[in-house]
Amino acid sequence: MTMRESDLDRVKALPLFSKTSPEVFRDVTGGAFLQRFPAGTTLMMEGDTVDFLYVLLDGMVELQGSWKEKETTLALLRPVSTFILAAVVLDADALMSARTLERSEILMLSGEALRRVMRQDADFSFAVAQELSGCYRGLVRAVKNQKLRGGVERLANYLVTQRIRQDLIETIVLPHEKRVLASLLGMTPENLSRAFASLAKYGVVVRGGEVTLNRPDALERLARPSPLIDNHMPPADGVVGKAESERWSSATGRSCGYVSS
Amino acid sequence: MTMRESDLDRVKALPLFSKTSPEVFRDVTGGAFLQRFPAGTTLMMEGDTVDFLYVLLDGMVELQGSWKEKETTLALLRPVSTFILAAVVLDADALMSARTLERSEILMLSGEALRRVMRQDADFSFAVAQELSGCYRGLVRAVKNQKLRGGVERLANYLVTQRIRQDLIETIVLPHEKRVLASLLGMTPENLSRAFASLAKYGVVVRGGEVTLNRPDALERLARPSPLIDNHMPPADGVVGKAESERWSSATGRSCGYVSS
DNA sequence: CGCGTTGTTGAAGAGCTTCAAATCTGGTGG
DNA sequence: CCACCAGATTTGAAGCTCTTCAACAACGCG
Repeated sequence: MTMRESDLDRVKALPLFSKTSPEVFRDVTGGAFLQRFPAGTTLMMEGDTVDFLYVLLDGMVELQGSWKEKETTLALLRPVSTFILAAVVLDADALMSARTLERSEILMLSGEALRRVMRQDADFSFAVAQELSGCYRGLVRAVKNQKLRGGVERLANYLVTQRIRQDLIETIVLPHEKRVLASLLGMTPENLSRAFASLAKYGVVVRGGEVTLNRPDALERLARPSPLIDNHMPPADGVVGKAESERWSSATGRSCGYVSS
Repeated sequence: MTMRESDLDRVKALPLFSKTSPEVFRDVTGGAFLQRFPAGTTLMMEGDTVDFLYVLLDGMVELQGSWKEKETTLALLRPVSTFILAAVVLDADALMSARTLERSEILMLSGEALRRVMRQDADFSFAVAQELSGCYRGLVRAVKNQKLRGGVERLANYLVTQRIRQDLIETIVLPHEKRVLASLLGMTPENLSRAFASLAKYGVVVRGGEVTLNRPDALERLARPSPLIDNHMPPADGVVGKAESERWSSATGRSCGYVSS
């Protein structure tokens, strides 16, 4: 419930808020409160009405959708990320469930306050529109990834993307359990296992959560990554500068949904 | 190039513009121009920089994505719909190609003007954010549809949705060629054909572009439509009233991408 | 150390794609 | 009006991909 000053600073640093005036920022974060959740907590179920904009400050959150006893992971979030922004803007019910994968700290901002401020402040509204645009494009990438690529190709591209995001080191570390990764990539855990095995001939060696890419060039020829599908994060998270391509955090959907790859 | 008064009225009626003041509307549509395209015209290729917000006034447009000689349909648009709003807001390049499926009339609004007005008018910015939220949610539904359902289930749900949208008549008319429908549903034309055949035991009879649903109840038990995936349009396009669930045009993605089902 | 979860592997089968060929359809020119 | 063509659709056969079920191994945690 108590909130460190540094927490608010990290929220202010989000693209969504980085350019808002101090007054507006105070208005939006006014009634906010911080909550701590253990791993495996369901924060929200599909269909629930949404009263808050969530901001993940620490830990990890999975967004998932379900139908007929089946579940699938739609996005994996790491700090600092917002989620369910679209539902908040429309004051609609959630289309995804959210649950913590680790012990997490989450800031909850009043949705009603957010909408009120949006109507008053064009710059903030514009920032929200930019954020949503980035999220939208993240999902377009996800749909293309899902419909145009087979399972092995999705995994190969995931590995290529991770390699870039982890600074081109040769042995990358999977940031989540394999069964979660499988669900994100749209396959069963068994199939992911076999997909890894079938990448052995491209120099991919798996030891637990560590994956060594001995022939990144060969893997990349198989993966055929495309800037129109894959969002290769800039290695350093420093200056993002221009929105020339688009703002990174939105682009990846780091704030709205890490979404595929 | 010349523009009927009624065309502008139809644009004004879009949720995106319905509540904007006449002055703001004039600013946004100021440098706009109307173009007519024959069927099969490529309006834009993936990766192109986007200078205009497109508004489909008449005809039909397909949005598609591609990778490695493969193509897939991401959305099918009918009048009156806007498209590539997200790219315009971010001043980014297009993630989808767009081409006309029929002779089409398309209004092109300056993206630069749109962004300028957004920064000046909080209400308009808010409307854009709402529109984008609806588009985002349309894509969330599309991803769930794609990842959670098999081909036959997607087709069954498509038919259930069409039946509702076509006023619950027993013989619905497919609004597009079957191969386009196949691509929208994420399958090959051959597979769509077989999927139709396998729905025969649920009372589905196909004659050309006409599909008769003799046992809609049985079909629906198979389809198991869900409000969290499928967007069953209100039969009458009259009063939409509340955004309680969400604005319909956004909800369906009628304006941003008709997107699956 | 024991136990439950997670990951791997094999076998069977369902689902989907590809290629090829036959059939149907709409539109064109004679 | 009819013959004809190109593209669209359907059907069959073969093969590949993916899922499911079952069993087993590996890991982490108390």
